[in-house]
Amino acid sequence: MIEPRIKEALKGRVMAGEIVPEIDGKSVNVFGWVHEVRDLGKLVFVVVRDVSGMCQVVFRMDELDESVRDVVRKLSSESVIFVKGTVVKQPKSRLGVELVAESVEILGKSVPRLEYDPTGKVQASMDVRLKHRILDLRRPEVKNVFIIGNHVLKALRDFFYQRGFVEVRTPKIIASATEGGAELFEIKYFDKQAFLAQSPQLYKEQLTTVFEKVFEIGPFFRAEESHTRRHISEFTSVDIEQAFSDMDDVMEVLEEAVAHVHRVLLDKCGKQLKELGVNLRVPKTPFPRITYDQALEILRQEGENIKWGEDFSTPHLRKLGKKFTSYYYITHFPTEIKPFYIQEKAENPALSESFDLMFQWLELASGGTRVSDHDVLIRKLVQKGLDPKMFEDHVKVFRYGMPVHAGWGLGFERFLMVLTRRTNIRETVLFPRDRFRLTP
RNA sequence: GCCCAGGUGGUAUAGCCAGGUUAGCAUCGCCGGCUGUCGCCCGGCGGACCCGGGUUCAAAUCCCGGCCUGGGCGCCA
Repeated sequence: MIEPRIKEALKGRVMAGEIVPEIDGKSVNVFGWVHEVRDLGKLVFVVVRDVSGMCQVVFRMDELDESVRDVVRKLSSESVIFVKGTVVKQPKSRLGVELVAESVEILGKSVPRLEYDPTGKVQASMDVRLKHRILDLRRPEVKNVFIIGNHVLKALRDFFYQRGFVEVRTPKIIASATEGGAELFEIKYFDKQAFLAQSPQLYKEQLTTVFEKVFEIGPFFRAEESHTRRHISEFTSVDIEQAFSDMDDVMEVLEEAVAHVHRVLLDKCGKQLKELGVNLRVPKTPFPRITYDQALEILRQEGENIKWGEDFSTPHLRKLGKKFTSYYYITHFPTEIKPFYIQEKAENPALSESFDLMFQWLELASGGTRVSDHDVLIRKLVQKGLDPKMFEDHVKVFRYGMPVHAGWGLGFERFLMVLTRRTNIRETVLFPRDRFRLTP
């Protein structure tokens, strides 16, 4: 429990970010972490940081008791302190205001010489930052990414609820690794073998026959050997699936969701965006759409030698990203390079009713109209070299009345990278898991 | 999985190519000084060559292997 004395003081707590010139003369209690100490001898400046921001505390050593002076001399970076003092308008201070301290207590001592300096005076490598992630996260710039991410999640949920989607949670532990595509993590499930889910794809399709419109925001796992700035082993997928819909319907949902998030961020996260140096603009909808064939043509004019039917390589996408500098769709990929559950175009089965949402060269989302006919699904499984028997739990749902449906999956962290202009996906995950990183 | 680059005090780096220096600088920690700092400043002190093998009179430096890290590709979100 908290000491009654401290509990009482917490009632009068004023957040660091609320220490402004307008409350000049007010007596306040501030609780937070020592961000920085500048000791001038008889004058000691301490920058205190809490979740709201930072404020400067000044200790006039001559005017304080010896007992208080002792505590001030012992302050170490990142210790948790409780400062009692008076707010004073102070033009000499950069913030225009400071807290003249009357007393200070150390509530949680930090060790001297931290493994990593949260003030950022000395650059740290990504590896060091992630090894001491909690200290790294205390940096305002780093923290802001997650404050923004938090608002993105809420904005997406609000958007989906408003449009009548039901939020679902599908299993993350699955029995078979047969969906194809990504490598899965194998786990021990009592005496059985199991896998960590790579996506909610099959479950969300099934659930459209119950809720019609579903969405899920959850963690998924890929055991890929990827070693790039845009891959992690555990990521968050924003997935939707809706009945009585085709790709055009869900592309509209996606671009409106993206635009909505921009509007919410401009409204709620102006401070964070500014501190990150991000100048966000709401993208115009509908987003530009180019077909696979058109993208191919553009790349060929650039001198790329790509055969029809090939997927675009990363260098190809980088080239394309120079022409399309914001969000855009690439649609109607060859059926051959899309999963079994994607619907073929009726008039040309070599093409599929599929799309990717791109931001410049980065693939953010992928979706399409799904196969809804039982026999077509079986045929496509076989064509992909998969055994329909392994999919019986899924396939049988297609015998119970399956409407035409469509959906997409959006990589949340990649989206957050775009929104916060981070160039490494690890910047957008609190505790990232990649090929070589399992801790902290 | 393949390819490239890199591991020097707690952190970030110089030195390495052309082998021999008390291994330099900054930050950090400790001590001292400073009443207006805000990347405070000034003085002092402390702390490092990833591991193993080889070449050599001599290896942080050259060679081989390992481990670790960053990035690119493939694949994907």
